[in-house]
Amino acid sequence: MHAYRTHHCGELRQANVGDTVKLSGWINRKRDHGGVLFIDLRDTYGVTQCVVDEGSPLLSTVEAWRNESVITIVGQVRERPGETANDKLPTGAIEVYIDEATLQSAADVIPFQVAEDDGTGEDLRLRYRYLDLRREQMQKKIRLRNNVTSSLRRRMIEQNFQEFQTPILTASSPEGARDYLVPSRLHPGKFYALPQAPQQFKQLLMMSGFDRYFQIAPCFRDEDGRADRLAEFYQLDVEMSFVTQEEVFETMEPVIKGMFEEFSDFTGTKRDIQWMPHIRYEDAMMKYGSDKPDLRNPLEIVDVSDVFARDDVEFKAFKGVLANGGVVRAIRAPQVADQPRSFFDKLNSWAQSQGAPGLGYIAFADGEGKGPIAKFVPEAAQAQLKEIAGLEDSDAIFFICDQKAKAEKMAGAARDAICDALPEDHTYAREKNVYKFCWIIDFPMYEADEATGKVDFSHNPFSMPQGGMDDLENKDPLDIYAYQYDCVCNGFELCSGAIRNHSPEIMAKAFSLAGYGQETLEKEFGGMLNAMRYGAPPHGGCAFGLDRMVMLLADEPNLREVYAFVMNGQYEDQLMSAPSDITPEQLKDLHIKLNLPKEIKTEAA
RNA sequence: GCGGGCGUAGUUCAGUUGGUUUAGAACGCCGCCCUGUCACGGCGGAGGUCGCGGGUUCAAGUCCCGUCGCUCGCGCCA
Repeated sequence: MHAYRTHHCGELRQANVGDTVKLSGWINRKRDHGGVLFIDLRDTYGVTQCVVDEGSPLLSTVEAWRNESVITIVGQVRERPGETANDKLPTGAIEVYIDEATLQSAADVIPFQVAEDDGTGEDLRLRYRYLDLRREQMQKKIRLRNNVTSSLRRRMIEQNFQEFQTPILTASSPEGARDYLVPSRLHPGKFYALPQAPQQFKQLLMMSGFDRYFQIAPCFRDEDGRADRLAEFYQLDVEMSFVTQEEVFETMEPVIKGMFEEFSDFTGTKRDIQWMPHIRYEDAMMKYGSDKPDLRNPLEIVDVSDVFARDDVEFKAFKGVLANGGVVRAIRAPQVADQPRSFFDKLNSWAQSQGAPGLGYIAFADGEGKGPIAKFVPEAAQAQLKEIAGLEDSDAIFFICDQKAKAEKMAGAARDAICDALPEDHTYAREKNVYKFCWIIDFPMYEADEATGKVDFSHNPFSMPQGGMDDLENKDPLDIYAYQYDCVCNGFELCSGAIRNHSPEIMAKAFSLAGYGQETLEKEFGGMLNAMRYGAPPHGGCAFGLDRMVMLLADEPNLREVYAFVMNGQYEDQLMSAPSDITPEQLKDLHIKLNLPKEIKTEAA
């Protein structure tokens, strides 16, 4: 007989009755009835009820073993007597009568319960992640992650993509975030950068002629975290040669859609997958106030600047902003006139919490406009509002007035706030049980800094400008679009990508428009620039955030829920104690002296 | 860097307007009892710097100020 087990804990069935088996696992729960003792023995495959029967000499020993201890038992499989079968358990028809029991590893008193989800705080769960991971829900989510990864890998390989590994100790890549830096011992004063993405390597692989690249790639960015943003994360990184933007979409849609369809019932509720038409960046900002709109939210934003510019409209608060080049955006909230006053008041205080003066509105009922602003907007102007926003009786319309960029952003936030304020069963409430994907296309190549007016790249500087050299030479930089695109699902940016710039001349011109000279370009990206001079194929690709996709499938609001080991919100790992002080010897080796802020003292300092 | 929320037993929480004695409950832990449970049940017990520091008050878990920790968001970041 095997040293530890003949079966796993989710395996035994009626057909095994009479067999003598050996099981190993963790004590999930014990039920001690004095004479008879039940042990639920757990491993990753399931739970089997094991019985220490009356009169057994093992009773006094086994009943002292704590939950979460690891034990091995030998015993006979028996059908459960009478009414005691348990339909809820796959192994519920049988139980194992223990003849021998070995304590492999005793568990101390555990800091929180494994067998039940007791709502333990995240910091404690992360500190004892190995215990947290024993819980059924975590085991399921990590398995989902495994399955998603292998599904994506399989789907990519089936499409003739080759999988690569690229360096982790490397140089800065073109993404705009701060790099994680690693000091070089052999080269005093010099540093490696951890990759923010394998951007340059995958492009170099295209120039090397590999044609179709993918990697489940670790990426590192030293910027503050969010629920959907971590210092290190994984991307399904993809690059293809001789393709157009549409071909990238056509290649990736079946991969992502197929994978989502495969796992969309993970939560127990099957979810629909819908791929919506492309949306131009400008349209997304206008209609949804976001470049990652949640299309489950049916509300849309319209521009009503013209209405408030009318001479017969006397709302001074908006007039002043309009005179300074601002805009008025509005959101139609259908069928809300019967909502209590608190519906509008809550949205108003929400807007104030966002730093806005308030959230003005007009509600239409019985053919009449009502609300604090209505008296400033005469009937003719109200009629124009109705036409622009498609207002019907019993609808309300909310207003946001500010400079364009701020108004867009605020309107986008208000669009979600209004939708969330609607009752759950409202016709226009956020849709449920659906993943709505779309590509956001035609991002601007450049943007102007709000404060300084300086023109800079708005996204990846390696993207190909849509008009090529011609546009770069003849257009206002702010009017140039890039072959740059994002894939968005339910309000999350899942993927960003581009058709790349494969021409060193266009690259130089593109950088010069953003104020970067040839020297900077050669210094920062000389390796890749040189590679372009030896025959570079037109190419493009994208990268899907693996963790965010798993998070969506698991219906978790937080990325940390879909990693086995992960840092907290402050990017500390309390389990492994990272980051940590290092010894003076280590610093000396690296030729580094610390120059710390006054109030912080570390052991090495 | 900034803002919101939270911080009471090992865990999750309750604690009213500042005032009932020893700050409670559930789960967990320890002891005793229990032959069929599967969230077993019963009896008893231990366990608290109410995050920390200061202040107001006859009296502070409760009010005020500061500070620390966690978390969500803004900035930042695709």
